[in-house]
Amino acid sequence: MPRSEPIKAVRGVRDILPADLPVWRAAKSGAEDMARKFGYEEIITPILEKAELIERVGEDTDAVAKELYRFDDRGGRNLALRPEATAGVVRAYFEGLLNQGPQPSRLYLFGPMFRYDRPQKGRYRQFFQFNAEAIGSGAAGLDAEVVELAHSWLAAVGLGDLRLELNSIGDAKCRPAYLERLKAYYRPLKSQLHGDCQLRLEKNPLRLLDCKVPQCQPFKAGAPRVTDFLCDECSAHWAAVRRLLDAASIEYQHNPYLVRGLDYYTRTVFEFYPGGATGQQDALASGGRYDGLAEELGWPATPGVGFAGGLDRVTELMAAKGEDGAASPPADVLVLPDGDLAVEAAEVARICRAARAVAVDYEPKSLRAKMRSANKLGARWVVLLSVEDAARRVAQLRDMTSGDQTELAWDELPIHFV
RNA sequence: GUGGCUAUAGCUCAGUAGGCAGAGCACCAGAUUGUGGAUCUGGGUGUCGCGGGUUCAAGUCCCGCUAGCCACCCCA
Repeated sequence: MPRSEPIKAVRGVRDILPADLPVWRAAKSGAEDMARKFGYEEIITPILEKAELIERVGEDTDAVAKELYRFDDRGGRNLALRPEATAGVVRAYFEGLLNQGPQPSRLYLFGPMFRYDRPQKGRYRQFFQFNAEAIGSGAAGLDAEVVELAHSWLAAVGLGDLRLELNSIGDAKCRPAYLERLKAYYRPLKSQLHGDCQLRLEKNPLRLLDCKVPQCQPFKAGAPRVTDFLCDECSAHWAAVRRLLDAASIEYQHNPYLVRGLDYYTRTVFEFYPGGATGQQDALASGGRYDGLAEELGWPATPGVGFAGGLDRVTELMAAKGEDGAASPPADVLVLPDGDLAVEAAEVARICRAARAVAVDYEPKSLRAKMRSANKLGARWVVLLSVEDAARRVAQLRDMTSGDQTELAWDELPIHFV
């Protein structure tokens, strides 16, 4: 036994083990297939970004203010592990000159994100997202498109029973006036709000709307609704998005209190939840429009819209519904050498790999034990190699399903794996 | 960041009222003079998560820490 504590994984992160991967592959290929059907191209951006890139877009959000993995590298650069992908994708869109091609640029991305949260069911410090972003157009058609893409993906992986919540939070033109009305409404109530909300009142009043503390609930109903104060353009956009979703037969609920966690959203915001939702850690996908983001990062003002889907939660639900992909044995053929025949066994395996996935059992165990593990691994064939066989360059091929066993020359083996 | 529950063999867990550390599974070997699945038999030295404390005696009681699970918060 070890003298000291064995080294374990970092808190809040986890391994996705071979047995888990069939369902992960299904979730991922479903996403990828759907993104391609919608004309999206894959992009991979770094996990590391300048801390400033992240902080610029969400100073007031938990994900950035409290949960950011931030550190200085050896050169003194202030870096962060990305807590979300959109800022990095927008940065790459400009740096990669995608802004000079046909617009919009339709991009999708898979990768890990990092947030220093307290771990819990469906919430990890390293978690995996599928993102789709349409950058370079303000058309309402794209808002509906990314919603439909997310919806189609979830339906394709067996999670079609969904609740979609939708809202519009206006833009730089109309939101300031609305926020003044909201503050005016809440100021007289300030003493009755809970601590965080008293701070939010002046700093980030929109977040008063999605507060879940019981003592703040009674005041929501009387609060002005952002959708009642949209400017003409935002109002037309909001109507257009809803009309497009209706035409696509995608059901949604208007949630006037949905404001989203990140600061950069404008106009459309949405979240997908599983149908029979009871728990809290259950948002499967969410997103919205971010017309002010590019400018906030110092690039030319450029509209965009997109969403992020949580693969950890999607795979968990898929597994719970029995949607796990079929597990296949790692090798179809297992070579079981007798005694000290490692060189010969490796050669036989090499020959067999022309036709099948082949592994060799090099363990110094009894033949019986090797047969047992071959059986447990689910190998379809076993190639038995004795000293006498090896000298004649033959082997015994055993079909593990039928139990039939025949002697064959090494070179004859591949054509028998059918 | 806050709260509740938990931590004993590779895994899942028992361990009564403080008094010799257990079971099932898995794994290995044998029955079968080296050929899988069934059955039977044999095989356990584990800092009882880490550190302190109480006690003649602590897996068991107390404190701290770490980690896991769950909830709050927040979100994916």
